[in-house]
Amino acid sequence: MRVRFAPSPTGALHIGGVRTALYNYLLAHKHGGTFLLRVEDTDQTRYVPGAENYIIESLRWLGLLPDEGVGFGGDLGPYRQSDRQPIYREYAEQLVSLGQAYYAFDTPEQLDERRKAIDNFTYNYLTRSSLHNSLSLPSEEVQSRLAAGAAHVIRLRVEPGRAIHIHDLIRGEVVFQSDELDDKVLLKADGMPTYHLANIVDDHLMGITHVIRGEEWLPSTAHHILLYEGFGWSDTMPQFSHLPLIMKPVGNGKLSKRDGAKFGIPVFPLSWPLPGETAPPEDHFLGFREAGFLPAAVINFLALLGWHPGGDQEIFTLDELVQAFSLEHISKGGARFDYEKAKWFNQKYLQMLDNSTLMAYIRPLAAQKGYAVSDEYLAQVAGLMKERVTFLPDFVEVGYYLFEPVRDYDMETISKKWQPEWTPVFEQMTAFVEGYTPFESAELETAVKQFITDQGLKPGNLLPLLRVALAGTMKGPAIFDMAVALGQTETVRRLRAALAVFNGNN
RNA sequence: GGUCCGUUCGUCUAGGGGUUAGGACACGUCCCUUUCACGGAUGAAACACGGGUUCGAUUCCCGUACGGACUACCA
Repeated sequence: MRVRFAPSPTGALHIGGVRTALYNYLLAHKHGGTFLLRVEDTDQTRYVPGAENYIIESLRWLGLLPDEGVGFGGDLGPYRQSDRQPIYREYAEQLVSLGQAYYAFDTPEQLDERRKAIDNFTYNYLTRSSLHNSLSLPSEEVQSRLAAGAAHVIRLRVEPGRAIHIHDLIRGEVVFQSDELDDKVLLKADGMPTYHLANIVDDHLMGITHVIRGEEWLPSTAHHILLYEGFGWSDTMPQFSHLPLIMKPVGNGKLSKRDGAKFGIPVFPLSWPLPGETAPPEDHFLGFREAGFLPAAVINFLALLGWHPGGDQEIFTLDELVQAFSLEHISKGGARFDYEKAKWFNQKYLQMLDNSTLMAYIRPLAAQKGYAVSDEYLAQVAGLMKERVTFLPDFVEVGYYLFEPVRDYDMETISKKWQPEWTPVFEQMTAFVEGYTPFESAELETAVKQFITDQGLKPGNLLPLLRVALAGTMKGPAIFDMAVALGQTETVRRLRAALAVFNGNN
């Protein structure tokens, strides 16, 4: 089994493309096959520098490493279509000599005029005799035009009266009538192939056995089958599987790159452009990575968006996905992009990681904030915060008070809970904390509660204040866990600083 | 418009001729917790519609509606 992911480097790799790559990867690994990356950069007008690198970086981040392809070696390269240009011309000419294709001299402008003049104009068996091509023109004229270097394309010759059957592994049998098909351009005037030609030639030459691609390709698959037939490659034609599309979170239509900005959510694996590269301001997009997602969470989320193994299991490692994967369980209908679910997966994965692994993820984020703390401390913070964060940056943003003094005190809680006459007790408690050993969470908690009770107050009177003193907010880890993490000195310092705030004289 | 594809809770989906139509996200309530979360329990919530076929259809067939893709010398 050999499968390929064949993106076009026209910008950031869309999350739908990532899912296509994932399904190809899963299928290949499930069957011990080969997963290859081919870059389809045959449209010079849409080529975007940096896009190819972005695709490779995205696959690396997600851990979906190709076995062959651009940037990954392999014996059947080159794997970048612009590097294969001469091959396509050769095959296109071969099709012409076989009578399966023909030269056409009509300019884009002439065709536009036709389209304007005739509703639903199609370049096909009905109209080609009235156009300029090697089927309608005398052969001497065709020869002289070609000899003179006249601009031309090569078109597939689709003859009427045939039913073309596609055996799609996801959708079953789909039938197209050849009468409905147009004579697709195979080789463009600039000498580059269109998707249709390049795709079929390369899939054949690279020994592709299974084509897994988006549903948008289903309508042109009939042409592709005609091409395999035309070349005489029917017996090695790959099996087709057309994936359902990923739809907008709300509203109609498929998910688009602009939806990211519109809904304030990432729809790309990595932010675009990559660091060190530039793009126009309107082409800056947030990535899952930069939003603080773990790659494993993104993979898990994407895998289940349009596929389901059948049971109640929701959390899958990549290996488990490989084991469970099968094309038959792919849904047929489009799946709405559910960002809430994506967040849930991330939160789940964050919780599952052990503190030291998490620490490694948080380290650069802490460094960015200028927090110079030990690995041990960072791991401790990870443990304290991991059950109350959704994104990686939350550790240092939501939990900033574990790295620096409290910036904002929850004044509402203070005014509701604080009684100025408790000042002496609070001071005594602070002194008690300052002198208490060992400074360990459970013991400290018991002791402080007892101390408060001994002073004639209820623990519930002061505990919320204690929390606000340490974190500024009513949300967060257990009070005494925080105190221990912060350390005795810092805890005491915060208690004193907070008391001033409580009494309004800070 | 034409061609093709699709349609189970708000969302992702399981299921499949006879089920109390299952799970997850989100949402409500309760428990745990002198915080927030996590966790646990629980609730509300779906087979688009109309015809067939059948003893019986959400499941099979046809149609309608709705949604989607394609309809470029883009992929």
